[in-house]
Amino acid sequence: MPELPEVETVARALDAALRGRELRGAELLGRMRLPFDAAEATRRLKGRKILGVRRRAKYLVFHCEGDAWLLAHLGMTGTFRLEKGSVPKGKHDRAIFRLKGGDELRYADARRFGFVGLTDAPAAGGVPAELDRLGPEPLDRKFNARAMAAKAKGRKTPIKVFIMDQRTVAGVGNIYAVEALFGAGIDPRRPASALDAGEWRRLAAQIKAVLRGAIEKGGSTIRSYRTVDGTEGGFQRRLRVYGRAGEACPGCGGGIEVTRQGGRSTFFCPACQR
DNA sequence: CCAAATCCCTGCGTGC
DNA sequence: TGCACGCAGGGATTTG
Repeated sequence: MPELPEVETVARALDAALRGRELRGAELLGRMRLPFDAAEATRRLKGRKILGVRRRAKYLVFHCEGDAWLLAHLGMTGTFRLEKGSVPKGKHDRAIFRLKGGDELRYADARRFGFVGLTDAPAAGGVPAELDRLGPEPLDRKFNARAMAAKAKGRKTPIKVFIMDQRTVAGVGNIYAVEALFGAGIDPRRPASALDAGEWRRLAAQIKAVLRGAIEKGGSTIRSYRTVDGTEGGFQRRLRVYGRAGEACPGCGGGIEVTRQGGRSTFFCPACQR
């Protein structure tokens, strides 16, 4: 379940491995969430070098010569691998980008919640215009307690659902929303508009801290997430409540509970989170 | 505008 | 060992 830290880890690895590499063509092996015109991609990318790979929210943005841009989302189970063309293709490989020299960038995704494809050249921000509706990057200065509190005015939505809304803050998914709320001592079921200034400050600080910590450990591998070289993340061992229903709360020793919000599992400690 | 529900998809864990 | 079932959930879309 790639969220911001996992996508950031992948983006850094892809940037290091692909920067300066020349593209030869693209190939579609299987359907994805969005249609992908491999022939058109080949026309746009052939002979062009990859200038850089960046992350915005949970999206990967590939900047290529000729003002060509690729956008990818890992969905739930998407992975990128860089392999020799001679390595047999995987069962779930959906798209391949051939590189000069014989290597291939391969996108695999068992559950098909993700996609890769051409996108429009960006506006001023350096990311495609279609990502404009996303909220601020949580590790940017533009993201802070005051801005979040202002957006929450009049919102009855539970605070956990609110911070998972990509318009509130970009890149926070289920795992890190749960962890940040635990760190901040806030009950995930409370209406967003009910938080006071101190709670907003704690929550903003926890979102930043949890994401930074997870990036440092290469993200969390719960099930399928892998970075580009196939290795697992390390932050799953540091998760304090996510996936730990019935276990002892690391704060008070009480039982961690699980409920459902917006169709997703929420783990929390009813004693520590008020 | 807001809020909640629904859909997409398939590997995996569980229970019998 | 096999099978049915439910769960995992990001984001687009639909419904109210």
